[in-house]
Amino acid sequence: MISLPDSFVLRDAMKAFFHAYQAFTDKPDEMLARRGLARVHHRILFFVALYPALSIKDLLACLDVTKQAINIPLRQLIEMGLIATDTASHDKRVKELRLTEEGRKLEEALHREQARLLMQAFAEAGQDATEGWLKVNQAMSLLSKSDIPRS
Amino acid sequence: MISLPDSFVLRDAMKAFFHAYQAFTDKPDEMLARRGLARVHHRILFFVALYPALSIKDLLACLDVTKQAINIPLRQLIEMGLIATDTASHDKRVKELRLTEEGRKLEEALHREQARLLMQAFAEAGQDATEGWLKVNQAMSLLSKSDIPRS
DNA sequence: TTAAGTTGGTCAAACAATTTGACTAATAAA
DNA sequence: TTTATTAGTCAAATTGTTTGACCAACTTAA
Repeated sequence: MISLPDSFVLRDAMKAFFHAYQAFTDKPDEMLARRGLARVHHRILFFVALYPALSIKDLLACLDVTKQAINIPLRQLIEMGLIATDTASHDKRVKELRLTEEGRKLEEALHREQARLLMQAFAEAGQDATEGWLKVNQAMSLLSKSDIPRS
Repeated sequence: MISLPDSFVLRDAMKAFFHAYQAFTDKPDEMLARRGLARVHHRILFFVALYPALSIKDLLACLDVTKQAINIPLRQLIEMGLIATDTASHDKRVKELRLTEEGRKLEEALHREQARLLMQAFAEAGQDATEGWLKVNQAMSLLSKSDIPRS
């Protein structure tokens, strides 16, 4: 049975989780807003960076949204030349999404900000805590429906 | 210097964080939707549960939103009899927000679902990992602007 | 080879959420 | 008594999301 530290009850843990996630998305949101983009655009860039040649269908599964919800944001990213699409050789119906050089640069800038924040928190919390954080998040993410990105 | 486990690069850690947070809000979102409510309502209920007698101003600081953004959701919660307001004795300008009995019940039901998910992930990850998770989230939340809930 | 299923895309209407800015009233503090 | 604070409202514009109905291209299975 897991017990929480006396000074840290569950509701406080939830509050910390909420604010940690808020801090995590804060800087990127601000950077995106300056370009007229939003968090959805970042999520698309993030998953395409993580999984080059990602299909539309798998992207929808990653984000757990409808195709209508990314229709416009994705089109904007393509029109802005941040994402390129080619037809998959194995199946002409599927589109493979990739970052362009420009897209890579933006995604990298956003990633750098988030990495900076994480590394700062990791440094404060220590090596063991960092590994524990990864472990719990991974366990929790496996309890969500929107896992399994590749088909 | 913090080093991540070989098999777990930073982008994978970010993905796990994203999906963990998604799993965390998933069940409550669904329960709220059945009542015609949304995540904002949950956030309000959560912070009022955590800090009884919370003022409107402090609630805005907790959530990092404008007063216009909670105007309608908060009014709905009050009209539905889930939140009660009284005038603060020390300053007649400020309103003290509290959960009603009905509000407590709903907040508790939402909290129970999230607690269940967390405890499940904690059990899988172990005691040390749980403490590490708490520690990193707390460190990260202190790096966000929207801290300091009480005035 | 046809029928059924899959992938990607679009359109439109309805609805919900958020932002900006202006403005009021009550109260407290300088 | 002027200024600042807290709470609240209104309105307009913008944005985001959902639902449902479609279509075209392509693949797979009967």
